[in-house]
Amino acid sequence: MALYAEHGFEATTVADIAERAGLTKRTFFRHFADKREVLFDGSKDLEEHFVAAVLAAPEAAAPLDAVAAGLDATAEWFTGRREYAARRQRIVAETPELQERELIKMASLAGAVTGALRTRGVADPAAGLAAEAGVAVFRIGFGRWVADGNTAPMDHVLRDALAELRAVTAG
Amino acid sequence: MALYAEHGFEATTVADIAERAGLTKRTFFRHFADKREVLFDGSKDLEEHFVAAVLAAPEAAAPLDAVAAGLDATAEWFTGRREYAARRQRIVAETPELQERELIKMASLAGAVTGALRTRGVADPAAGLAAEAGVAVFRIGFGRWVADGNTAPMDHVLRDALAELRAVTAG
DNA sequence: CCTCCTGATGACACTCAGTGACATGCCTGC
DNA sequence: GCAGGCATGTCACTGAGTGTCATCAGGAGG
Repeated sequence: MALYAEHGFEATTVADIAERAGLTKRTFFRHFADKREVLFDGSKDLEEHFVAAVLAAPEAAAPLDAVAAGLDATAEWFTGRREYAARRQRIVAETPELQERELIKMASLAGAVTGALRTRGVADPAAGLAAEAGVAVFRIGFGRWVADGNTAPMDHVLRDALAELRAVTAG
Repeated sequence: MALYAEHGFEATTVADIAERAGLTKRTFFRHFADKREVLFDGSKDLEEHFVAAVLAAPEAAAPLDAVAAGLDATAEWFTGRREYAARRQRIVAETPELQERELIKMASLAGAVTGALRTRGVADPAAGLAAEAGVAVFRIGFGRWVADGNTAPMDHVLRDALAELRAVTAG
């Protein structure tokens, strides 16, 4: 990530990274499927936490309340990682290739959350829509959380964003 | 697209495409930024129609109603293209690389719609959330529209999905 | 009719991501 | 100590994507 931050993602070759790490290009590709994946190491873990929290929500909770529980779990997951997340975000934000990868991770998250909601007995397409909406809240909230000047903790930011979503879709 | 459908996206080289088209690889890349972009030729046009409809919605319309107008416009745009859209969708669905590209086009659409809503005087983050939710409705509705067995027209499918979203976020 | 200019294409060489195949060395369990 | 696995290195290769220069067709103007 140091190299990506210094020279930009595109200008950094896999050979550069491998050399910095004291490895071979070939070995790099044994650890990461491709050059982008380096920056998405934690996404599987995050997804699992989100899903677990959705599944663990009270049985009586409405779909979007279960999603809210998942959002709380992501906020907890990111505790103490704000600076790292912000630096990483800056790199992703300036590289379309990385944005694509970020988006497919978000889509994977949405798919996993959809599955969790179905497990809770939520029907289609409500499950998918609640999950997509929840991930939209996450994405927008995350952006505000890592933005310069923000001091609010992530759970507050996410709760605000969710309330905003409820308001805008009301009626 | 014939080649993609026949041999799969990954197994089709740009040289293959160029040969079929009676061109050179180099010329191919003068028309398309990359191998994926071939399948996303119309996305800019779709985006413009969506945005125009959002902007043209009655001034009194609520944010999500303006988005609904945009969704109607996309339904109209797809009129007569269902078979093409379905074939294309099949190719995209089986190729992660293409899904990534699809997602960034959706994100671009969401961004454009967000801008349109802001122009209408919708504040942040409501504009972004309404746009993201609207695009989620589009994506899920589109999937149902091109699915085997569906006979309902696209505007109906989209309206249903939007109603579903409203129901699931209510309260 | 000739010329000049422009825009599209071809030809060619190059970088770099990513993969397959095989060799090597290290560590572990027997 | 040894056999068998596992991580790494080496090498060669394919294919995407780019930069550069040459070629060619067509239109504007003399």
